[in-house]
Amino acid sequence: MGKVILPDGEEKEFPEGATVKDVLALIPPERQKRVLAAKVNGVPVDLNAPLPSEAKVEFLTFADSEGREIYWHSTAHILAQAVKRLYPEAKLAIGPPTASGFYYDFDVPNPFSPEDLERIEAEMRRIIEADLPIVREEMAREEARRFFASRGEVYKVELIDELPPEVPITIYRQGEFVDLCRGPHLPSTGYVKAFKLLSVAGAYWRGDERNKMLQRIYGISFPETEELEEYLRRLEEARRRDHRRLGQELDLFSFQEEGPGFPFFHPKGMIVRNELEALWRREHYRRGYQEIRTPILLKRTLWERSGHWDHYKENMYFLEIDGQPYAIKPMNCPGAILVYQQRVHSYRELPLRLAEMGLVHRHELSGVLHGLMRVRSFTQDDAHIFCREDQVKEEILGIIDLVDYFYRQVFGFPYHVELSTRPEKSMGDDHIWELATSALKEALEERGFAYKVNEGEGAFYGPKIDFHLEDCLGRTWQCGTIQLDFLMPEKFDLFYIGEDGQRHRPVMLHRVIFGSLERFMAILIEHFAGAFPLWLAPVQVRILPIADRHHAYARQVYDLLSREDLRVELDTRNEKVSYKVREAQVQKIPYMLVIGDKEVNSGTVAVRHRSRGDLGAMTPEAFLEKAREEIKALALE
RNA sequence: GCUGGGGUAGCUCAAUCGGCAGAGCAGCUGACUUGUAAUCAGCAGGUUGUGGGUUCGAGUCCCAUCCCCAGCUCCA
Repeated sequence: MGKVILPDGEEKEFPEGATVKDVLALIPPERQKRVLAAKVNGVPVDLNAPLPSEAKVEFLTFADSEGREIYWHSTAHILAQAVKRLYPEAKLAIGPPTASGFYYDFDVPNPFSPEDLERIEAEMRRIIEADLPIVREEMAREEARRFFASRGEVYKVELIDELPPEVPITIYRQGEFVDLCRGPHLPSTGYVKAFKLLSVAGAYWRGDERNKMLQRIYGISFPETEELEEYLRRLEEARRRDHRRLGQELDLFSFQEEGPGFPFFHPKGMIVRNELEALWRREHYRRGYQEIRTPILLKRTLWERSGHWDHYKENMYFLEIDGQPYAIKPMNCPGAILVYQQRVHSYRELPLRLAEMGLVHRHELSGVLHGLMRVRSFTQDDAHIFCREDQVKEEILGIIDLVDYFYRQVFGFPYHVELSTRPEKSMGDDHIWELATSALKEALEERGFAYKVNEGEGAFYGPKIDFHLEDCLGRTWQCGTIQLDFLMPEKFDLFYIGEDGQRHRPVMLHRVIFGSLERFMAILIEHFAGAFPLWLAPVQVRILPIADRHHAYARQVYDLLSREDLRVELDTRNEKVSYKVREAQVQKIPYMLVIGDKEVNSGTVAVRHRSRGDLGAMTPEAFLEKAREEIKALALE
């Protein structure tokens, strides 16, 4: 006999040998169908798992992230089974679920082609149709070792050897297929309803480039066909919004063979960029920042002193000038430090907030470059705050506030926070790192943020808080960071004069809000699908006269609006209105002003908005007022 | 950097087995004077990424190299 607490809190007795399935039988049949696995006393298990003498049972469905992982994990096993059937010589590596789907890595003599994927999908369909039960077994370590060794599964043997001795070895069987796996899994292969293999790519065994390159197949699966279709629609939507494509179509920026990873900004891209910068400056001045600009090229000795030479040189560009070694800056901090050192500072001046739109260059591996998201030269909206130790927390809170202003208030992005701690390759002693890390934690906790900790992912000079924002497709992007640094002030022997007339060491905060202007623009382009809000739009208004006789009046309207600093274009081409409207729509221009006989006679303009459609006629002055308000409010639509 | 795929007109793409490099859009010229997502006609546009090689003949086959795409590793 054993006691079971059901999901609704009710308690029930079960006989010896009962399994989770027996508990499942108690809930309504239509809900039973959706249950994929369960959690017993908080641990995910198969539905076939036996119940312990005292068990709190919860059921997992596809709606739970743990349920989804199990679903995808089992689909990965089906993929592996299909591959083994079609390519018996394939060796299995690992096949886990991911945040959105699953993959399985195989060691095969020849890479998979798209046609291979279709064959594999067909075989997977057969496996699902057969509805093979998925069965868990424990195996003695030596037996498991021999078992996988006899099948030539060298990667599985390697995995077994590395499992800690106290962990029981479990395998999962479905039909002829056996995989080393901790589980849990779906009860049978028939649970998988809709799936698709998405892509194939190389991946190193254990992610280490010294190891053999394996073939990784990515896929996705869902309990309902409609969900799969919806997912594929979202992928299509993401392609449609790709900033690289929109950047070309809207003539915002380009990349040239002559400078891989170095973006060229076109006139329209510069307008977006300059508007962003203008808002950024306004808000920084309001919050007590001062702006500086430091050189791109500085002597190597500076970078040796700052520690970049030791910790960052693989990412830096070097050159020689007049026989002296120089480096192109990969970060702005040493420049800001030189500005700080230019004179003696009093405690009364602190906190000193020095902001810099700093153009940095970093040598990134050629394979990681990706439009404006990942480039080799970019502009950080940087700032370095020099303050006393007792001011640190308030400064951190101020930065968090500023981030919130831009992300949530201006753009309406949801965001979350992560804390990164000391990496292996770093400077300074543990005590300092401990101090800095706990200061960041305290500020986050005071602000009431839930945060995730990334062990060992901080900068080499200090721990950091990262801000990740989420776009309208649910993808997240790391943008802002706050880094707390006790080390650079030490290295450069920075000081201020305290109330006591003595020298004291300031603390330094490094922070960015947008992160890189380039990446932030890419995110905005994709988020708005190129249809920027009025205040950011490269062209805000296009005037569309219908026939030649309307040009003179159209010109007057154009002069009025452009005199008042609206970004306006006049389309006097000899084309039909529908043609001009279409082109303005394609260019995602917020407002179109159509001018024909009616408007000329009544002294009005017919206003069309790119998404709200025909807004009717109004005087040019009324339109101007309306546009101004929309711009001033930083309206999003 | 590594693995795989790709590079043809400004853009999107075609070119059969190695046999005359082609279309739509954009551009230019002309006609039409137009009412809310593409008017018609004509013209022009190319060292097929670059450099070698094989061949009577290369966009097509081979080698090298550059760039792009997907992924791995790394990061703002």
